[in-house]
Amino acid sequence: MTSTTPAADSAVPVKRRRDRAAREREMLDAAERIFGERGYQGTSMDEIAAAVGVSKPLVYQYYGSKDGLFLACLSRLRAQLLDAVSDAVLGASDPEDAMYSGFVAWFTFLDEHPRAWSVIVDEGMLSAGPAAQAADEVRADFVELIATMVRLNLPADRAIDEEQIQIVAQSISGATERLAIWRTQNGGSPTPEKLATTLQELLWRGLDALRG
Amino acid sequence: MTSTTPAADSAVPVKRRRDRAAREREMLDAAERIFGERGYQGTSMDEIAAAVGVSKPLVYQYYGSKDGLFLACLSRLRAQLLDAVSDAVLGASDPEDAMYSGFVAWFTFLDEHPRAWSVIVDEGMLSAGPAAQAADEVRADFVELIATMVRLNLPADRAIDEEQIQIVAQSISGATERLAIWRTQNGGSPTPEKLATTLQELLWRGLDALRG
DNA sequence: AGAGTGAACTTACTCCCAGTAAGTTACTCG
DNA sequence: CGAGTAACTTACTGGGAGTAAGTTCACTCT
Repeated sequence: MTSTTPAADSAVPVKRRRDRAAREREMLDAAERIFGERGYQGTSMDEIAAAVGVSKPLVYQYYGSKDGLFLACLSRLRAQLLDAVSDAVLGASDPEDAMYSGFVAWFTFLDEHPRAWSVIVDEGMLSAGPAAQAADEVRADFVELIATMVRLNLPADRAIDEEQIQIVAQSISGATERLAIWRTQNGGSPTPEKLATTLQELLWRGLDALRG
Repeated sequence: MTSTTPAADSAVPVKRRRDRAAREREMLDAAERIFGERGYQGTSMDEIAAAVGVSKPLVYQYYGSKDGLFLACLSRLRAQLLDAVSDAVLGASDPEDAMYSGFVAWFTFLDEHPRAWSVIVDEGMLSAGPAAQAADEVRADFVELIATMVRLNLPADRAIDEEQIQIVAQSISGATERLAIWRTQNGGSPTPEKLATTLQELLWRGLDALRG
C-alpha cells in the first residue's frame, strides 16, 4: 500500500521517453501557451520545462536558448497568420476586394488567437542578438505578400519603382501592426470590417496616385 | 609622494555629493547613452551607476527600477522628437506641406539621433508592467498630433467620424515607425525626402476620400 | 562652535533565472 | 545478452535586478 512500487503506475503507462520530434512539438506547444500568457520576460525556461514534464537542459538541447525557443514559436504563429491572410487574398474576386479581405483576415485572426498575438507583439524582445535578424526575416514574408499585391495593382506597362513599392509595403505592414495593438488596448473596439474599410478608403486612391 | 593624502585631491575638488536634481540629470544622460549603445537587455544598472560614479542603490532610490529609468529616457527622447515634428508642421504654409514637412522632420531627426532612435525602438521591452502603460501614453501624444492634422484637413461642415480619425492616425504612426526601423536596417537608404514624398502621395488622396 | 537632522550615498547582501558540465537511464540492434 | 546511442537528469555557475541597513556629509538652529 504505502510502497512506491513502480508497478502501481502501470495502470497509466506514461511514456517517459518520447522521440525528439514529438518532444519538440510538446515543448513548442507549451512554450507558445506560456509565452502567450505571461509574455517573454515573465516566462522562465524552468516553467516551460515543468509544463512538459521534463528538465530544463533538455529544452536547451533542442532549442539552444530562450530566444531560440521564442523564435520557433514566433515563426510558427507568423506562418499561420500569413496563411490565413494569403488564403483570403487569393480567394478574392478583384484587387480591391483582395486588399479588403486581407485586412479583415488579419484582424480576425488576431482576434481569434489572442495568445498568438501576444507572442507576436513580444517580437520586439528579440531586438538584440542573432534572433533579431531571424525575426525580421519572418516578418519579411509578410511584407513581400503586401508588395506583391501592390505590384499586381499597378499597370504592367510602366517602369515600376521598386523602392516605392517597398516603402508602401512596409508602411502597410507597420500600420496594420499598430492598429492591432491599439485595438487590443481599446477593448477590441473597431470591428475588423470597419478597420478594413477605413484602410481601404485611405489607401486605395493613393495607390492609384503612385501610378503616375 | 606615495601617500594617499586626501589633501592632494584638493587640486581637483571633485564634488562628491550633488543635489538630487543634478544627480538625476547625470543618471538620465548616462542611461540614455548606454541604453542607446547596448540596448535595454544589454545594459546593467551597475554599469549605469558606474558611469555616473555612484552606487547602484542610489539609482534605484531615484528611479525605482530599470523600467522606470528606461521610461524616463524614453519620455525625454520622445518629447524632443515630438517637438521637432511639431515645429516642422507648424511652420508649414499649407496642410499638404505640413504633412510632408512633418514626415521629413521625423526621419531626419531619427537620422541625426541614432542613439535616441535605438532607445525608442527598444520601447517594446516594456511590454509588461506599469511601465508599458506609461510608454503608451508617451506615444499617444504623437498620435494625437497626427489626428489633429487630419482633422484640420477635413471640411468643417461635416460630422467627423472620430473613430475613423483615430484609425488613420494610428496607421500613420505605425507606418512611420516601421519605415524608420526598416530604413536603419537598410543602411539608411531611401532619403527622408523620398520617404516623405511617397507617403504623401500614398495618403493625400486617401484623406480626401474620407471626406465623403 | 557644537549638537541635531535629514539627504546623499555605500557595503554587502538575497533571490531569481539563463545557461552548462557531467553523468545516468532506457531503448535498439546486432 | 552486450554495445552503442539517444533521451534525459542532477547539480551546479554566473550575472544581474532589487534591497536592508547602515554611514557620511552638509546644513541649520541654538
